[in-house]
Amino acid sequence: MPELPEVVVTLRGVSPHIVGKRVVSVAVREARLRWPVPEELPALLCGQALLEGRQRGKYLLFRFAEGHLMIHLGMSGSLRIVRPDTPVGKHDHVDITFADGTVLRYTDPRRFGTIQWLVDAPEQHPLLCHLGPEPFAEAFSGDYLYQASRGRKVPVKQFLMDNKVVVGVGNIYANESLFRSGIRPTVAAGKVSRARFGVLAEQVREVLARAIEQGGTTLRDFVGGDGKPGYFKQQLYVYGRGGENCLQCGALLREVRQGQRATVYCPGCQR
DNA sequence: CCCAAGACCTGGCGGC
DNA sequence: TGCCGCCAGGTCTTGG
Repeated sequence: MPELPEVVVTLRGVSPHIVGKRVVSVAVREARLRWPVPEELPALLCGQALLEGRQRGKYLLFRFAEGHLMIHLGMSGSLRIVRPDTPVGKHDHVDITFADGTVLRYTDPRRFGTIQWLVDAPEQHPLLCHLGPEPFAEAFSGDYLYQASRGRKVPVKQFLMDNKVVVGVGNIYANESLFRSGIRPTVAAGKVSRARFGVLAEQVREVLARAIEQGGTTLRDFVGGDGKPGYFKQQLYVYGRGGENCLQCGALLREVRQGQRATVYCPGCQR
């Protein structure tokens, strides 16, 4: 899925086409996502104007007068703007049509994503209330990571991917930011020094920012809100490169599994 | 509380 | 060409 950069790119891509517009119809062709799409969604949305779009971690939040539409893209989801006459594909599960004919289309082959309607403040929702800081917020710093990690035995990579620690860092960007920081992914989070966490916090922001600039990372099916793929893949140092040579030192990149996810690192550059 | 593993899905790929 | 197992951007749930 989309990690933070892909979510941000999606939000930026779709927002200009839908903010300020009124919903006239909602088509739910497949409600079986991670949790069922509410049956009342069409009735809830129709007639309301979309007031604002924002993002919290990997969740997209669209504010309406009466509540928020919350969308998560799971592993394979995408959201984009299509013309009203665009043919419907097998995995195009939901369409939200606005008064001027603009269609916001949700596509998700694996159906790990979710679409929910929130009546109360999003921050209080069970899925959002325990989330850690946004990586670009001031609260996310080396000192914060250092404090949060004391006594923790989990490998630092899994620590970094924990949404209670910081949101938005998934498998691609965890691998990449650890490489850029020279930190071995397998070391216990509690053993990483304050100084190294300082570097890591900086590199997390750096790698996410660069990826956003490039329109995200497209591995197979990600497309931004305008239907275009992202180009950050060309700048990946380690993700998907196990067994190949390190672009920095030439050593063979090592691939291991951590928490059922592929981890790739350079045994020379990351210690 | 902390941590590891299982669960949820479809589709693409490599190997035989 | 066909079938089989493995892998994939996430994260909630369960069990120790």
